[in-house]
Amino acid sequence: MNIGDVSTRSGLPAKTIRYYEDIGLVKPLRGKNGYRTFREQELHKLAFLGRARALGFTIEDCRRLMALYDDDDRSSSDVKRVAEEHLAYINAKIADLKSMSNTLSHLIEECSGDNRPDCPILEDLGGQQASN
Amino acid sequence: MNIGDVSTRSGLPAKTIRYYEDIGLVKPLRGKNGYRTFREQELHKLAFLGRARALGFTIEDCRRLMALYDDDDRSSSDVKRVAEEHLAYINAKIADLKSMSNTLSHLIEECSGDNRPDCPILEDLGGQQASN
DNA sequence: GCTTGACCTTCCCCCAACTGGAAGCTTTAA
DNA sequence: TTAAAGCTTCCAGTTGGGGGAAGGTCAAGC
Repeated sequence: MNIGDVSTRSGLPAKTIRYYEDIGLVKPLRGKNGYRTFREQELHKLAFLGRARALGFTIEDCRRLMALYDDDDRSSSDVKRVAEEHLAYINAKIADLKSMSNTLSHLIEECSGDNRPDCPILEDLGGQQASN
Repeated sequence: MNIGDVSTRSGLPAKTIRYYEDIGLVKPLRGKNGYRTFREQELHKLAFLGRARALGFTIEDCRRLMALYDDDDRSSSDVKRVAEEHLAYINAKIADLKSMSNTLSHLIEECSGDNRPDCPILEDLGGQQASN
């Protein structure tokens, strides 16, 4: 398989696949024309990577997870720990974003959105006390 | 005011303040020793930037918001639009993260987390059908 | 006056995880 | 034969700064 086929079948852009090779996540063979040659094995790894990335795992997490995947003597607790740490990170991020969303929603609600200059959004950003 | 004072008073790292000058968000004067000299005006702008960034606005959004802030003839509708677009972006991101969080939570729940290798998390990432 | 330490300057590289594009092969289809 | 499509490497850019080096400046203490 050339990179184009693997790209189609894995759903990952060719650029990304080359990048993953660069950083040592996959190691395709090379044909005598210099083209990368992928086996099912690499396709499978790339699909794994695609799914892990879609769950938001960092590249370094992916590296760890793949190492565990390849290790028949792994403990599921090691996998679980990686996942739990990532979940905590995601949940923290959700909390941050929700806080922003709440603040923004309130400000937007109060803004008349007409052609006058008065705007509680800018007042808030400008640090002025609300004039009530 | 030198950059250190402004940093303390605005809560922004000196590095960040220099960066904001680099990209044209603030334009402090210069003393004859080459030091940046900030007036209350710049401090105020930096505080504005800090608050806008804390709400997740991109630098380019901040640039637009500051321009509107400085424009006495603005329409609050312009401000509102920027804020609404940003809110939509944030809410989309929250939805993405929640989806990840849900998937991860389920997988983690099913993982025994012991010293055996069997792990539904890896099975899922590996793309295998769950053996139910 | 001198030294020391804090503060300031510019400059350049680094981060994540790619993406875009240029220049130049190879392969394939017409 | 030739044109298009596909592949290669390499370099630069993205966001929003952070780290740190090399060097100038300032204020305090002696």
